[in-house]
Amino acid sequence: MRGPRLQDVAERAGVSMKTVSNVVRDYPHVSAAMRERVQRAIDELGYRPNVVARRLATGRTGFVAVAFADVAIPYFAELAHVASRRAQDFDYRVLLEETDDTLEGERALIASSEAGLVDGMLFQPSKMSASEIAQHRSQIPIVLLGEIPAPLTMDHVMIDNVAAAREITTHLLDSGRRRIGFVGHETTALSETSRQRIIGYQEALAAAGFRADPRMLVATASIDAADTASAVRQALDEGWDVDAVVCRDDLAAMGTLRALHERGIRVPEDVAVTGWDDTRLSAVTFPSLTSVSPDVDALFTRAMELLLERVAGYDGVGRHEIAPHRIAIRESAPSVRTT
Amino acid sequence: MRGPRLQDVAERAGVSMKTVSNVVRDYPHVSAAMRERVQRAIDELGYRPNVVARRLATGRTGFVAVAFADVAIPYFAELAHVASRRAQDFDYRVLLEETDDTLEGERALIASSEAGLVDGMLFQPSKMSASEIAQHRSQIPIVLLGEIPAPLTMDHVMIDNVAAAREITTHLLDSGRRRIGFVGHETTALSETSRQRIIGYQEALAAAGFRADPRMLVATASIDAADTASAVRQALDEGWDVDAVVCRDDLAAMGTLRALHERGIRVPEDVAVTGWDDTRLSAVTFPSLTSVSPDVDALFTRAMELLLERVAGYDGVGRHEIAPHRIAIRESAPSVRTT
DNA sequence: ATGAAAGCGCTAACAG
DNA sequence: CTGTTAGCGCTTTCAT
Repeated sequence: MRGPRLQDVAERAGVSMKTVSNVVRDYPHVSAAMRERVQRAIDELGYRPNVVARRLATGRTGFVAVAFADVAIPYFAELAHVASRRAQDFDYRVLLEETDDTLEGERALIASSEAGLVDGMLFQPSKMSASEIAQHRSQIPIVLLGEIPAPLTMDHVMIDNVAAAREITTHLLDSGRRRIGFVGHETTALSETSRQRIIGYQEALAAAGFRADPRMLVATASIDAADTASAVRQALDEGWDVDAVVCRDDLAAMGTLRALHERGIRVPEDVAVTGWDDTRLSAVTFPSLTSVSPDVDALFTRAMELLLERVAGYDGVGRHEIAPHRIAIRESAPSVRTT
Repeated sequence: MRGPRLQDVAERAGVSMKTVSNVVRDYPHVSAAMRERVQRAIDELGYRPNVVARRLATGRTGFVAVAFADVAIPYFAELAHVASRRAQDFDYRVLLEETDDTLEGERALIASSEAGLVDGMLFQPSKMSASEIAQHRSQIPIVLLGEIPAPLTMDHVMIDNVAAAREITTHLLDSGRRRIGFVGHETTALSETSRQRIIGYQEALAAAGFRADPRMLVATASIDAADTASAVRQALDEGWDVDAVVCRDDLAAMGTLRALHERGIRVPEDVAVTGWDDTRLSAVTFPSLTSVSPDVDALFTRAMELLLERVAGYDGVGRHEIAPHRIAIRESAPSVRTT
């Protein structure tokens, strides 16, 4: 059952364990002949280094945790995908952790009673407050992701949500839209994500000389396409009158598209719609979605760099960095208005 | 930097390591007083058991790998989500592995040069042949998932694709559809998944006294909504005339919906459309998708049971099991045809 | 450049 | 019910 060990290889090759270990880890100072001989023994035995033993000896796990609410949410699925791929560039592997989007889930994650499983963690919280996160001095370094008001003491990477919201709203204004609504924030307890996006939306309107009207905002019971569809349906019934909608995320945009379709409102002719996250979905809806496109690759890579600096011992003040984003323009909100 | 060890706790509590270990692992035969005393020492020191050391000592990793093409594909994202949650019931954690849907990716996975990382693997291959998989005697037990023609020697869990395809096609026939097409299989090298679904589709037609016409099938360049949309667009231009479409999966169904919308063909009035996988998406498309709904929970749970039996030493012939499915009926293909 | 031996932190016989 | 001790398989000084 159990595979061959380093010892077995050493005996077979007639050398010490140390030498075999050197070969396995590509230690430079090994003679070619020696290397060849050891390699043959390795192949013959089908030897595979035991990672667990290596970890115990080195104290380095080679794993980072990537934690967020739910991997079945498209944005997180794509983040997970990017993380799995990119982590390899750092010789790391990813351990996914879901918090189920609950406070308890997030607390359990931070408090998790097992040590030594990962060297560090990338964590996108949605419920815990900055101060609670900061206070919990975890065993391992953590880099925060997303639109939280991150504690000053911790590293944090996000895209500039206010700027992005301003840009996408300006895009709508530039294409001639005037009655621009916002859809998808929480009915109660506005999340920081929604807050920042609404601020940018309002700033763009103000810059163009318009005043944001609270009645142009449609909140949703949950961050979910179906709930968004019913909220928009109801708003329309109550006379909500818009010629463009900035949605909090792609899922909200899908729900909005649906509600508009049902009422026979044409997109983009009658109403333009924008999403957020530029998930793969946004290319296949009908019409396809103009969406804020975060550079997830850059975001993850930078977060990983910060994290590994902490793993390596950096213990200074928190770094707060901005990852790039762009506006992906598609059919639901083209640059030039068509009628 | 390094946290307290079992030894430290033992000294502080004035007992042996064994006793502390017993308390930590909830070993039943420990006096309440002892337990209390040890627990206090644990709390005071903030002791966390080192999982890596435990693994090395026990030889059990507590991890299973769940491997498939790409977690950003909705079905796999949902499988990953279910796996993360359900694995806890077995005291296991999940390590996600992506193969990028390539033969090399799948081979690398099976051959992965590190041992001891996981106790077993759940693997949904899409490129490797059954015989190649069977020949590669891996270090760890593997249970196969999905529509592959699994080798007799290996465990395998899937839903009955032929039956499901038959049912959903029959559903369309029952609602009065007569010219039923199939969309989304590969243009070359038909996958086993497509093959089984097409067989069921044809069986249902035959049972109703219709002959399947190869011209009713529309292949797509890749398993992707955008490619499906263009394939369907082209088919329509070439006179493809259907009143219902069975799609290979939800993504193909989204692409089909899109192409039909563009041509002004109403769904479901003119053409009914069905998906496959019942991903969260299917509830939010417009119209929402009637779709084959695999019981992913049951599928995963059964696969996990089989895997753990192998981990525990079972070494018999392969078990081939069927997980339940149902047809989730939504707007795109209602039970009664409306005009 | 290679060998010998001492851990890494925990578990599990085996005693007591 | 609790203590002692020998591993688990690898890395890593420290010699040589």
